[in-house]
Amino acid sequence: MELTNPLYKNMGAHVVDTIFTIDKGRIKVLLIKRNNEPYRGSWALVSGAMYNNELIETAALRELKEKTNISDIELTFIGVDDDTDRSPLLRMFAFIHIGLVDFQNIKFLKETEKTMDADWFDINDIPELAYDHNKILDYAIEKLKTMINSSNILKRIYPNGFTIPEIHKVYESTLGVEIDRRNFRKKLLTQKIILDTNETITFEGKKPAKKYIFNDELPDKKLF
Amino acid sequence: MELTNPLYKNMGAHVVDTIFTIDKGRIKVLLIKRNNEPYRGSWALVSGAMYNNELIETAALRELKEKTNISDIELTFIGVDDDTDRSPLLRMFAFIHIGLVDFQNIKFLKETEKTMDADWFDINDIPELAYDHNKILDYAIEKLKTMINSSNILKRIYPNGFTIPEIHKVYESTLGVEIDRRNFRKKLLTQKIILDTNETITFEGKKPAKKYIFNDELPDKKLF
DNA sequence: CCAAAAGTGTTATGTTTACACCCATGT
DNA sequence: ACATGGGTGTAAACATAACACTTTTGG
Repeated sequence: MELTNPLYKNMGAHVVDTIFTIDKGRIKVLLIKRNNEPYRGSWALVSGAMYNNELIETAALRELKEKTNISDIELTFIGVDDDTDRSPLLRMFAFIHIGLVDFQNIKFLKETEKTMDADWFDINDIPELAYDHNKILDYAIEKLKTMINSSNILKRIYPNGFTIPEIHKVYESTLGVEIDRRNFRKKLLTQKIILDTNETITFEGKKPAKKYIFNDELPDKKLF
Repeated sequence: MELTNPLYKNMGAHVVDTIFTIDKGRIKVLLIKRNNEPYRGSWALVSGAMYNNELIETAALRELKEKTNISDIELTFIGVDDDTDRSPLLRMFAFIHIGLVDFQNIKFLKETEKTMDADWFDINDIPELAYDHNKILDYAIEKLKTMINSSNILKRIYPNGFTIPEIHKVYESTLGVEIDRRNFRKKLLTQKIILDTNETITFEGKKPAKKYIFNDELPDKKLF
């Protein structure tokens, strides 16, 4: 038995990784500068062509390692871009992923075989990107916002704890609404979503703020 | 420019449609019986190979039309099956979809060019299916349950209204927990998630039950 | 001692839970 | 008249929303 219809063949796939971090309450994404054609010299999301004998997740992790040398992080598949004209060479799907990391605890290479630079960009200040990556990034940002609000994805980013004003700012900026400081604190504490540590750290004010950690025992639920 | 690495090519994709309905509070899925090799004579989900020049959603709707003659329904993409050995001919992704329809308002063909039968099956009584469709169906059932609880996907299935005991049964069976009848009713009514009509209909009891409809004005939210 | 952000408490309102009795119908 | 499921009310516990003052630090 064989495939005779050429319409059934001639497809390929990219994996695209949107790697985010949060710095002082602001969301940033990791971009790399390409040193190969096409789009040589353009900023782009971490991405590349998938092999036909590997799993999507494997490819997403492999490309991340090749383009940034980051490994051992969790990636979440968030959707497919199936525009038929993404690539002039072949029908290419894009399998899109989200990663969220603590920028202080992660090292990445500024240059690799395929990249000539890499850096964090505030999501409100994104340059023109290669391919359809601006569109993909917009999609991923929306997904990230939903995930922050309805699952404890933030756990991935604060292995060493956080202050309440810090995540308060994250929630307000991702949800685009004001949340009363006092009620925010009360909700997270009375529902035991976060747990007190005995440390303090200075966030934005002069007065040091208490450090908290997420309660790993609790299931994900929508917060606001 | 051309693709030289053969690992980047030789991929294809199936679309797989899991079409559900709810009959007297029980969830059922639409299966077709294949009349072509491979798996001739086996029950299977509605599915088929995607063309390399169409969108995923287009392919999902086209296959549904070809295999059942159903059209004009809403399909929701819920995920990708990327096992490398799904097909012996080619690396084939499966783009999985969910549809939810009112079985009383939908007509489908028992036989088409590629099918020799079609019927609703209770999800607790599923035969062995072609390909990896049992696994895909299990995945889709879990997604459906989540969607029933956290979005108003049920709207798609009750264009003519429903009774509270009827959807109460759906929620209890999809969530796998008991929900107090009185509190269930109160919640849906006070939050105006459902609206009274002036009709009544007999569900399971002897006493006719009031008919309600979903409130289209309200945004989706997690109910329980 | 002042500015800037962190921390705390109370009251009113809405939501959820637990629970028991009556009602309309078919047999 | 009775069995079966449908419909209703109330009180306690809990969660949310609105709101103002005190505390700790750096400059």
